[in-house]
Amino acid sequence: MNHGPDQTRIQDLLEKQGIQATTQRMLIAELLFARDQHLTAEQIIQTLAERGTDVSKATVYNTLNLFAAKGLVKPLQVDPERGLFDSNMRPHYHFHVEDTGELIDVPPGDLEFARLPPLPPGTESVAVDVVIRVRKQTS
Amino acid sequence: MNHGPDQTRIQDLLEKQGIQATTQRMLIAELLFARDQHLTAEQIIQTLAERGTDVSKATVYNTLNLFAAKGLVKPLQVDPERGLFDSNMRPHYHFHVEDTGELIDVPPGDLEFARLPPLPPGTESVAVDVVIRVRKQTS
DNA sequence: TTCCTTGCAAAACTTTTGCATTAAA
DNA sequence: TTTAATGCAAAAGTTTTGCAAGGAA
Repeated sequence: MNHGPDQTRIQDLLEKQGIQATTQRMLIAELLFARDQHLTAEQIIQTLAERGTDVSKATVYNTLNLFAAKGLVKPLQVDPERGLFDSNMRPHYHFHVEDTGELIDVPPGDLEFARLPPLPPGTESVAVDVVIRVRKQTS
Repeated sequence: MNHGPDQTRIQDLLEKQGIQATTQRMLIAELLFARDQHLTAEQIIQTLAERGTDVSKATVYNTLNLFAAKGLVKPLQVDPERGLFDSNMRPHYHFHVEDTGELIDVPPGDLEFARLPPLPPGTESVAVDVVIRVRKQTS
């Protein structure tokens, strides 16, 4: 097996989080981190199958949950039908096109808050999620 | 059956949207619109059962989807486990307490944008959803 | 060898659907 | 009496789990 620069970089990424870099985890990570994107578990299963590198459903879910717990991907609850995993961990926001289900990143700096509310007592902030829901313009 | 002021007001609300005010729809609407709140389908089914006014699962889901289509409630995708229906249709945002799953309204005026991004070409805005994810403070 | 990961099938959930029954206009 | 809503059970879809087999340290 030829270990190109991508494989090495991704292997380091996993091991830096204490994640054992198994074959299946590498395949999933290579797919996810090829670029900033939002993927469903099903899309990952299917894409890997098309490449002839099948990974089982259970392992894909296990791996995505592990990556999420280690801060490598961010689970998104945007589409009511299914969960998405975002490979872009930099703070950013989303457009959701209701007609198509498409999810688009808001360009960095294009959204800013003038004021954020005080947090409920005894809590600390984890993240601020913004989804701008849009639809295709009517005529 | 004693039709108090609540029943009459809610019946008007439904009929104003062209919704036939059946017994089951009235029960669900009375529960939802008693106050601003976020309820799961299961909570509605269970609460009505405890009151001795059972409504079937299918009817609860049908009714919630109908109310949502008519703009009486807003479906929320915040909790990964299940969908929520918000009886507060005024524009507002949410805190989500990750440890407990609790959803809290952000007081009106406590959150403002300094800048919103241009929308993707050919789309129009439907809504802007903000969820501030928080967790119970450590130590 | 010992521990961890994988894969399969089945389970667990939430939400939807088909269709016969019942209620509303 | 005609149309629309309800309820049940089953189906559909996503995600999780139990456990035996396989792979990594």
